Amino acid sequence: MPSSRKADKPRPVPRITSTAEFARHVGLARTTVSRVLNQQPGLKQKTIDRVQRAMAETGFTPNAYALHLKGKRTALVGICVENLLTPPAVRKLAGLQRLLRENGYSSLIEVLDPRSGQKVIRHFLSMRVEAIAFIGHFAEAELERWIAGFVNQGLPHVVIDQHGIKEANTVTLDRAKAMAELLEHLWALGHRTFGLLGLSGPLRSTQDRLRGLDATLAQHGLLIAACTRSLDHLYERRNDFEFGRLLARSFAQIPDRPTAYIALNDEIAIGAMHEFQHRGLAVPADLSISGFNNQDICEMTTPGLTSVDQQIDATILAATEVLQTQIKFPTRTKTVVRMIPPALIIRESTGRAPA
Amino acid sequence: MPSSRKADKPRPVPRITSTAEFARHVGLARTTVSRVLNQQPGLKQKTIDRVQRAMAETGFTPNAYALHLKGKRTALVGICVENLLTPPAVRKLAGLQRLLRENGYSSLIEVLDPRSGQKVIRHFLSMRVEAIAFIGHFAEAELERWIAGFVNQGLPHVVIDQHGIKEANTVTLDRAKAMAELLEHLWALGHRTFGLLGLSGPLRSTQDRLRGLDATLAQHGLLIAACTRSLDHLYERRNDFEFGRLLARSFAQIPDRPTAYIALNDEIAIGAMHEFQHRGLAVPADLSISGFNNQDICEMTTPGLTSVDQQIDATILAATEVLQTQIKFPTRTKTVVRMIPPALIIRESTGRAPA
DNA sequence: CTGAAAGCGCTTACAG
DNA sequence: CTGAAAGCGCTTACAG
Repeated sequence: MPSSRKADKPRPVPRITSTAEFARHVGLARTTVSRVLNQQPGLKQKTIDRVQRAMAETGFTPNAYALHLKGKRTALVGICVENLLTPPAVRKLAGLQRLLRENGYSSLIEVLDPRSGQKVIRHFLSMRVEAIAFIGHFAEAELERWIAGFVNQGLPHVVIDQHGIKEANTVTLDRAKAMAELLEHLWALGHRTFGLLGLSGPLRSTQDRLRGLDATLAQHGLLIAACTRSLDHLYERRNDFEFGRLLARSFAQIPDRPTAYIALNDEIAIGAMHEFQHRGLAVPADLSISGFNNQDICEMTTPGLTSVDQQIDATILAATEVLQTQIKFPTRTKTVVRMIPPALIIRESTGRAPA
Repeated sequence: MPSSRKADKPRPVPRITSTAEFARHVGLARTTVSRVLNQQPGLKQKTIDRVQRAMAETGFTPNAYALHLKGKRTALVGICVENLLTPPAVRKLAGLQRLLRENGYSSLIEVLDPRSGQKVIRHFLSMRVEAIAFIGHFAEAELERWIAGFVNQGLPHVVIDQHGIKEANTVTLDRAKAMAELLEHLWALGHRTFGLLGLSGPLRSTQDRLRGLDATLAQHGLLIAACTRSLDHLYERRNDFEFGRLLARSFAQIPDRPTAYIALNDEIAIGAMHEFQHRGLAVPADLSISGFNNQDICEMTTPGLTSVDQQIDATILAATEVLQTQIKFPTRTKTVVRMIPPALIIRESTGRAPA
């Protein structure tokens, strides 16, 4: 019943769900409709217009499930992200999705909490994603099991951020190098004792950073155990502003206080800086502080916070390349690990060590 | 060839892609496998175990496309998000996805840039999503066109945050009320002149807030044009810290400076606060400042920033309810608009007006 | 438990 | 351009 439609009299339009119905509606053969949809040659412009107008009118969209059953590729990539509360992870997610779309892929994004992991992976597999990416930190044993499965099945994958997963194609910030650069910077400013804020715990990324510190200090003939100090064990572990405050309060009270502080992230660094300042200590005149992640807030503090930039653009570009190489050369099985060099962003929170 | 597998000799396992192959591999009938997969009664435990072990071994997952072709519901919800750079939007996204998963839905998440909009919607439709949610602000005309299509087709939808879209089921913060509460708070502190920071522009959300200010001022017998002041026009429009700084610099220089400042968001408020302080003005002794969104950073400044909390949990809960009602009662066509009451979080950045 | 058959919504030759 | 047919990977009766 092709009658003119009125905008605000909501007449429930019968929903068209198949090319068969749609072809009947337009008055064409199913084959012809299919040819228009797939932009095949040998069709009159008039026919093409007729079909496209009808599609716009009815809102008909071909069923993706039937399409893919017929062998059309899904052009889907599954992205598992640990959580959406840490800004750097979200920026990686956003960038990766944009880059994938520019390459013709849609993304299936799932936040992976510990209970839902297996379910999400099964969903991705049943949707026949062409690749899977992980952003963040996941339970190591479980992740290794999944990766082994992907390798077995020849399913392209990439692990972003979590270094050290067996067989996994990995893109990760060179955290050891980041710490080396930061330490050289502080060293050149005359600092010889270092407070560590939140830099503890079992995460591989933290251990990588401590290893970087250790190696660099060793080059200067110092023992990490001797010249660094951590008070993390005194408080319930958190990664936020408040945790930084607590640590700074304790550091402010001990006699041989370190002159430079290296924090797990920007939040802890800023919390510590506020607390130190609140107690009358000047930054950087009395002590230096550095963060990690180079978030926007680093520019919003007084003084601005020296921090390590994760080079997120380079990271997701590398991740996309790693995926595409696997898609292009499905038989190449060598595991790829790409380290992204960090960038130390020096601001005013780090300065000469007090005399 | 069911031989024992060695962990690290990567023998390329032939990938099983259909129940037919899989049934052959296990040595059972296709029908039997299908029954195990669908947990139908009347199967020996031994058979069930055999199938499940083989699934774990081979990594076989039934093809979702064939499943849904057979009429199984997709249990998919499409989520369009404006961008992933504003923390409140990300928190809504994360919360909504979690809530949907708890209700048995998977999410298709897409960041909608202006060029890709139509493509994303088509993708959602072709994937036969059971509902579509929008988070953020989109081009009004385009969004209204999409919504009209959904209404026409009886596809459940919800628009989160963007108020005023015709026919759209909407969940949105009561921004007028937020401004009313904030103004009453400042009024009680003795403020009678107000600087607006970034509160301008065509966005409906901004206009809603200005309307709220207008109405409340009118109740006190004041004219909004007379007692508020905006300098937004002097600078290129941004929504960040730096923009706040610029505005504060100008406000600091004018003679009859307002005593209270109402910012578009927390970032602008904090930027302004820093600049005022940098110029020797004390907050809140010399002037009061308030933000919007109540982000974590509001606690990280000195003094802490008074801000409006968007009540994100309540928002996404309402959004989920709105979707579920539509799914449950597909014939009910009345448009639903739910306003979420905000919560004013008072901190130290607002205080008595100077005498 | 098995096996053969129909059908979901598509595409793709093939004969007209 | 049309129309009939095969087949993608499933589920679901149905007869054994």
